[in-house]
Amino acid sequence: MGAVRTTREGWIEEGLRALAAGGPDAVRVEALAKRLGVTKGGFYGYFADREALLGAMLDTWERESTDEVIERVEREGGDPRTKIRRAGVLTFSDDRLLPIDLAVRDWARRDEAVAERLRRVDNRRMALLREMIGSFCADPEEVEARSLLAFCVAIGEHFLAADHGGRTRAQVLARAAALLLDKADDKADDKAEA
Amino acid sequence: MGAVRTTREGWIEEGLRALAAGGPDAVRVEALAKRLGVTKGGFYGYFADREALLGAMLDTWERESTDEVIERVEREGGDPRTKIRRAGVLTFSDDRLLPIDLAVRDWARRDEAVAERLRRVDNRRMALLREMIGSFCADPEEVEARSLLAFCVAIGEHFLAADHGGRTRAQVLARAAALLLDKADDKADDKAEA
DNA sequence: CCCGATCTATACGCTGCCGTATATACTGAG
DNA sequence: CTCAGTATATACGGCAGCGTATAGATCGGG
Repeated sequence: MGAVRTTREGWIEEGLRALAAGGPDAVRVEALAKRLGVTKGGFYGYFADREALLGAMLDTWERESTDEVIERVEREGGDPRTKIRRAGVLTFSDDRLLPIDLAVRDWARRDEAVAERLRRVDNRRMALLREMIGSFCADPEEVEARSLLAFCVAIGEHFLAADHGGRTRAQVLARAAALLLDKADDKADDKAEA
Repeated sequence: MGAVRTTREGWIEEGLRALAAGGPDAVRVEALAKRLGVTKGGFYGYFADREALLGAMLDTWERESTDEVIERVEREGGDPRTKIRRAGVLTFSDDRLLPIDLAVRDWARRDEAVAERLRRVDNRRMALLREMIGSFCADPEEVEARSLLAFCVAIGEHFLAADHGGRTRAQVLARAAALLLDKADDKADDKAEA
């Protein structure tokens, strides 16, 4: 077996960088080759065509953003709120995964196969959120609503360009997180405390 | 002045359709011409180049999604919550504007000039949200947090693929809207009522 | 030291798209 | 009807990208 100059993983990695930077249309075989310092000669030994690379990229992304993240969160433990925040940090503050994630979301709006993969990923993340929020909020309807809100703000934040007066985005986000992750103070709780 | 077979607005309109369906990379002069039933012959009489069309498309989008929406909301009146919901409906349930909006948001992540336009649009929308939510919530920090949450869910909802058990997305969204738009029940209110 | 396997460089044909140039219809005014 | 103006069709050169073919480089094993 000969030495490896540009591995299959190398192409996938560079492809994911291109995807993060410019969307699926920016994943061009010849452009990736140039960035890798080779020509496209070897590409078709690893992949049948460009489409196959896109599929392999999605495989990598799907694995990294579910199994690996969830495993780490469960392994390191902590109280529910800490776990939520850690899962959020691992997924949505990772310089590597975040831009890929955002690109995949836009891509999924136009490609049903991508949407199917995204659904698998998002369902696992929602399950995590439900579990965490359910540990301090009794009403299942409200758990679902808060989970959706938390997920939407984690994603939507990056698609919003608005300013916040004197405040920073981080400050407003902290307050929003408090609204969603503090102990529920709805009517049921009020009655229970009365 | 001769008759008009394919107007400048026609090109812009078809361009916006392509943008909504496939992002900025899908806005191709020759493809638009084919969909319009003409060749690209006349295009360069209206626009200097493809870039000029993209700019004109953004002009149209910016005007339609700020002035026109805000004008209608203010003109038709109603109580604050009604106004928020109507602004949301006009912007985010419009089959025409919504997909363009989402495409522009992704585009803005990669193009600073687009991001600048989006910032103008989003700031006007956030101002509307602040005003509405501020009418029933006293704490300015919480107003900002709720406004951001409301905006994020309106956008992020469309970038999420998760399911919700037996519930529909609409049901969960209704509950989330209730959380954000019902009278604030924070500690200050509790003390006031005690 | 040579062989075969593997990865790579180069060259090719093809397609899609941009922007320009030029010729041809169509239109309304005189 | 004729003419000028305008919108369009057609043709062109150029570039970028895909996928293939072929030849050359590089490495481990015999």
